[in-house]
Amino acid sequence: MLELRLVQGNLLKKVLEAMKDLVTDANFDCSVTGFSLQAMDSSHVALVALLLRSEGFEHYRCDRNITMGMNLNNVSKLLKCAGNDDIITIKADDGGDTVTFMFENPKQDKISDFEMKLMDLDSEHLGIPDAEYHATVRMPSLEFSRICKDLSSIGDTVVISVTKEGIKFSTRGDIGNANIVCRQNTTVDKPEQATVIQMNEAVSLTFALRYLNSFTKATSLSETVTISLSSELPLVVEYKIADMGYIKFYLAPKIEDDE
Amino acid sequence: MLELRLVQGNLLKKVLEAMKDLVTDANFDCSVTGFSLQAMDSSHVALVALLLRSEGFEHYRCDRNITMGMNLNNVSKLLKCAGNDDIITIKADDGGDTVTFMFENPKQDKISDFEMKLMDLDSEHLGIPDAEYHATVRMPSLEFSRICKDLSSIGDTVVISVTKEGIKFSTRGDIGNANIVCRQNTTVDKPEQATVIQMNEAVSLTFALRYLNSFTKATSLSETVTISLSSELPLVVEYKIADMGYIKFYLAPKIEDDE
DNA sequence: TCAGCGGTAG
DNA sequence: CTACCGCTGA
Repeated sequence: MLELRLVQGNLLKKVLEAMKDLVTDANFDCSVTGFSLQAMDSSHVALVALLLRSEGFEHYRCDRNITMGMNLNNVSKLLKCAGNDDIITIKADDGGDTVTFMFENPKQDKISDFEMKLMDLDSEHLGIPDAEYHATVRMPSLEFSRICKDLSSIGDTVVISVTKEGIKFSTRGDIGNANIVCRQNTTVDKPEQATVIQMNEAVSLTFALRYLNSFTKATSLSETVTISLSSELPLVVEYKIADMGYIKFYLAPKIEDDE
Repeated sequence: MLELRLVQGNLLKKVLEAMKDLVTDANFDCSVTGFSLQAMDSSHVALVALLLRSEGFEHYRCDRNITMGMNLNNVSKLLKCAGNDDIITIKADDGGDTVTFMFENPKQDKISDFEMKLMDLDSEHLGIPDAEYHATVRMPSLEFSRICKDLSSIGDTVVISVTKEGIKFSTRGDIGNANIVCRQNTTVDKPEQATVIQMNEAVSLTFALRYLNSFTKATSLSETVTISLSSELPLVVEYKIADMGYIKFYLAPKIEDDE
């Protein structure tokens, strides 16, 4: 028996909006720890990892570990039927092949429930090593999103370089080259507006902008984003989910074969 | 001679927006009582009935009953030329074959008039029996609209059931089943937000969501909608038009041929 | 990628 | 009430 009650239902709505373009089908895993998901995108280049810790739910009951395969597009459709300030409850029976999403509006006079068939999916649990990164940058998520969008109008790939000076995003395309540098900046009104560079070793890697733009769909989940880089390791783009966990996107660097 | 002056011209604009997707051509009937219309949709499944009582007009002159056939799409196009707070005057000569719409802006420095040829249409005046309904539900029109829209992302038809508990909307589709229950709720700040159930007998009927979604185009005419159901009778969805009358939509239930 | 609708701001 | 911007759906 599984029963998870999430007061801030719109978190779940946003999470699905953030994932559904990248991943079509995925297994959600429930344990006493929390509600989580790990999935690769269809081209097996990027990976999403979601964690919503049990403590973040108003009520969390998970009698035994359970894996629920769902089509994220369908889940997203269902969640579109939830109001932005609805309370969402997820229910499933052990051994059952369906999951039920229940939405209660704040006035408590409208209750919707949606039952969806589960899918049987191969789980591809990739042990993600908890690596030490050469560089980690925290910056306003909206700024990162804007940069990725802007650069993708010039080129397809971006070189992200971190030095003590700051983080530099460079691209080149038919119409020219572009470089955007964000310097460390901690003298701001609100800590969320800060750009903080933590660097052990300078690093410079190339990524496909297409995926980064997909990742930034999560922007509304958090005012800040954390970008971690190491040579030879996938980039990590992490959005914290208030009091509950995170959504992390991993993306393998491109091997630069020209020049 | 016909001359109707409507100060709140945007009512007429909204009325036409609400009808034009459902009905292509229709006869408008004028009598001393008021300005009315009854028409079936092109597939003869739904019916619209409009009434704007003469008292709602600033000036209402109708020397003799007159029937004016119009293409609602064309009328709607003309009305798009009226400003939202223009005063609209409708004029026609007895025995003439044209109608004139005149728009005056609030500052009274711009006057437009549009003359349109009338059409000769068979009138299909369906005596709508003033039935006693098994159940009548009044609820916020926006909520009804939202429910119909949400459910149509899951399925094509909706089962509407009324019990003492409330009104339930159910659908099923490829991705799963959905149920939305609205409980009676009169403890709200504004009476327009209340959901009021009046039931003599429990009732459960099936309708095509496509039509309901068409009806909800009238949502902006009124904050509340009244839904009346009886087994074997068409559903009625009524939007009151402030101080003037109503627009009512009738829809025959689907006969459930499976199970 | 483009168009239409809804929401927000002036 | 109008105009602009952003988001969603086709």
